[in-house]
Amino acid sequence: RAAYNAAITVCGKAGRWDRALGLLEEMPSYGIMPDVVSYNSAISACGHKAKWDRATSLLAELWLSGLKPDCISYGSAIHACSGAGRWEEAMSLLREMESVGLRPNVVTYGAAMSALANGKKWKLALELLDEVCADPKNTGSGGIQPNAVLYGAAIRACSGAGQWRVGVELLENMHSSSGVTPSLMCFNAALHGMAVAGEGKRARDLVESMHKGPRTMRPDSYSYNSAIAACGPGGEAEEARALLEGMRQRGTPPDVFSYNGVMHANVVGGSWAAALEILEEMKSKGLKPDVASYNIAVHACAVGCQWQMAIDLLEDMSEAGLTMDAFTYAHAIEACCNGGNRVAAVSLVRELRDRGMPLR
RNA sequence: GGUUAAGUUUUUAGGCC
Repeated sequence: RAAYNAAITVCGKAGRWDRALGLLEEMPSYGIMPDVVSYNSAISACGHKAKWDRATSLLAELWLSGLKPDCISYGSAIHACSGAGRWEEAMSLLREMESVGLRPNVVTYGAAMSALANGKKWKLALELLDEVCADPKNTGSGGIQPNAVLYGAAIRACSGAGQWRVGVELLENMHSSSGVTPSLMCFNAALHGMAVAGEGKRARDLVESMHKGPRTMRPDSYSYNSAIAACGPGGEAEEARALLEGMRQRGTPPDVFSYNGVMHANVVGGSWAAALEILEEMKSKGLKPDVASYNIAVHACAVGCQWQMAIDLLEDMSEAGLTMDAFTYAHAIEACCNGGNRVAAVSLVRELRDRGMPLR
């Protein structure tokens, strides 16, 4: 049985949830009855691919087979719902646990919080956080201590919902209110919120404060890239560039995301020609521009009415083995229209339709 | 005793409000 359980886990981690379920089903025919771990491993396998319906039906099967699900069974199923964006189902599983006498632990709450974050349900996330924080006082020894994962997910819920101020408030108060030291991911979740809101100045200040602070925290590439992204909507090209150079100097090499962010800030700021130079710069640094890089560059061409350059970039893309997506077409068509090349625009529209892609 | 569960995709058009 241990071998079966291990095999189910391996299939799950490899993304083969179907194989994992197959193994679970064939166990009885070999005279091996699945135990809770077998089911949990299978539920987890579904979770890796966000197969929430399979996960929940396995949970029901677990009950029917006379076994008793535990925190891990529910936690795995909640995680599956979370990945599928089914926050309602995740929350009802959490409540179901309570009604069948299981006490959710901090990991279970973390999975549920993640579901709320994915659904951008910031108010519900705050309520859930309050529920966990209130717990030790109400129940004494069996209480749950909130941790940085829980806070990180709660901050992410606020950030995704455009409530960056609320997220920052959580970040600033978590230590004093719950004794939890903010982790790098908590900072990054807050920075993400500033990127969503285009709060470039705030994001730059927060990155700076991470270096200084009473307890210092090294920003990583996610931190810098979010701050660079925050400079995008305001077209703060110089500031974005300064962040890119700053990360390099501090030993975090800029990556494709960093360059893409700086390019985008340049386009928004009206410096379309500078954006095109940055594409060359990233190549010269040994980085491989991705589809988004080219999309931003082609968008720069549209802003600058450079239809010929746009066509050349499409050529470069296919030479680099990259496939044009809907954004690429939209920007390229716009570049041709703005540049006055109707013929090229029409042929791109036709190509788009031939590929079965929607023409918004 | 062992095997199973949670947080940072960060970059690109338009539309809607």
